[in-house]
Amino acid sequence: MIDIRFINANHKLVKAAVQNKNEKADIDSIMALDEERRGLQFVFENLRKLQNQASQEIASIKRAKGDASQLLQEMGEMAAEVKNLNQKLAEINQRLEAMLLGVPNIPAAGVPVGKDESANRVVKSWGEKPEFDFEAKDHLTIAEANDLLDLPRGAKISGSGFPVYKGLGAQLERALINFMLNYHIHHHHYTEVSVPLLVNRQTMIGTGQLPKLEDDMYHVDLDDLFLIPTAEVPVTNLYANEVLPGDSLPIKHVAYSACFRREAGSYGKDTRGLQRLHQFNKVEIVRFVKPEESQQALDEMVQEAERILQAFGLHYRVVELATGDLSFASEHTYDLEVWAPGTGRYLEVSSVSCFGDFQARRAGIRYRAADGKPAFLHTLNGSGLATPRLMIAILEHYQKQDGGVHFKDILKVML
RNA sequence: GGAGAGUUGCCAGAGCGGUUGAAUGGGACGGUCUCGAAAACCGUUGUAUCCUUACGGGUACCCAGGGUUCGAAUCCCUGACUCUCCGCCA
Repeated sequence: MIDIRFINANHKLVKAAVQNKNEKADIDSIMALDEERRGLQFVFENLRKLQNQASQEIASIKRAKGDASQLLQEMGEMAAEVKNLNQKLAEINQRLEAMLLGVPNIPAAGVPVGKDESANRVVKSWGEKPEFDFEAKDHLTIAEANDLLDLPRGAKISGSGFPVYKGLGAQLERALINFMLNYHIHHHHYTEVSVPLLVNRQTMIGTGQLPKLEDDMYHVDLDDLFLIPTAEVPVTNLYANEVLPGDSLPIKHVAYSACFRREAGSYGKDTRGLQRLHQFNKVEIVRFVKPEESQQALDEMVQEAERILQAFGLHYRVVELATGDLSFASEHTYDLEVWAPGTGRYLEVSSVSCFGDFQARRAGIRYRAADGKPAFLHTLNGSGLATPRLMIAILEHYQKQDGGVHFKDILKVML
């Protein structure tokens, strides 16, 4: 959430951000409504002041056993007015809040400006595309030959996009999750948390998935709960509406979770095999830091995600997202795209983002600053990593000419 | 799912519908005392927002949302959460 005072003071900047992010929040209406709100608020507070004073008077009259009926009658009329104003004010506040929740975060300075991913900037490339002295097969072909997946049966019991991993495929995926968790715990000093997969509406608003992306979320109507699209949601909201001691920062959490995405509007896009799924597994890293430390934290987290790919010797590139490709809540994001030699494409396996105080403001996550006052902290998170596309890259990278897979080499990395 | 109890400031814990933003105790911070420390004593100690250059002042907040009332931490309703008991169950 963007502070309304910041909007009032920097409306040009905010409007530019809205446009550059292809959003459509109406900043002028927000400012107009806020002005109306402030006016009403002022009137209301003055009225309340009178009312409070009169109440004191009535109290003292009654204590002196005097007659307060005159004043009581006057106050009766005022009470009606106060009530009326209060209702109006509540209604405006609600509308303003709703509009404010629709204002995206502002891209960080230096983020490439552009309307879509074509303006993204490749900032780094690591490793080389592997050379095979045979025709490289894609992961689906490899999976079939080795009985690693059973996608048709997944589709039967749930629908397409709900994969069934089988045999060595299932074991490999489980091992990857465990490997990545341990890596971040032991090498990068994250504290593991295991969190709920269903969260309430407020939690989804806190990290910025709602109200914008409700159609992309699986929802349990009866309980008004949402299946998480990423562990970012429960983990970031762990500290919602808290004031954390300054010396507890930075807080670093790693979590494994299943992730659920409806992927509305992306039917038929990149659907082959494990490329795009409704359910997948992911290890997520999340940090809560002081504002002055978030820039460095972002760089570190990108490197932490990179090390997983480096461990497997997979060629990848780091892409700095342009404004139009940034998520609603993000102000600065780097994607890791791993090379899948059989598929012949770079696949996004990680997205590392700094949210500034945008999420902290929405979720009410604060820390006790050096001056003793509560202040909003900064949140960051990154995939470290998502398993399906990592599986794709690994299977295609470690394939053998005879259609098999160098499982022993993969295992060696994880030991 | 059923029955009951509870939710107050950093913590514990009072609170009659009116002078309660909230007793009291603890903690923390500052001071006196001391060579220093402890003890004792004194003082300070919530958040948000508005007005004000400042000093200072206003408003709101006692789980959340409604209601009653001139006035609600205090009464009523709904919801969330915690605890106890019963039922069911991995």
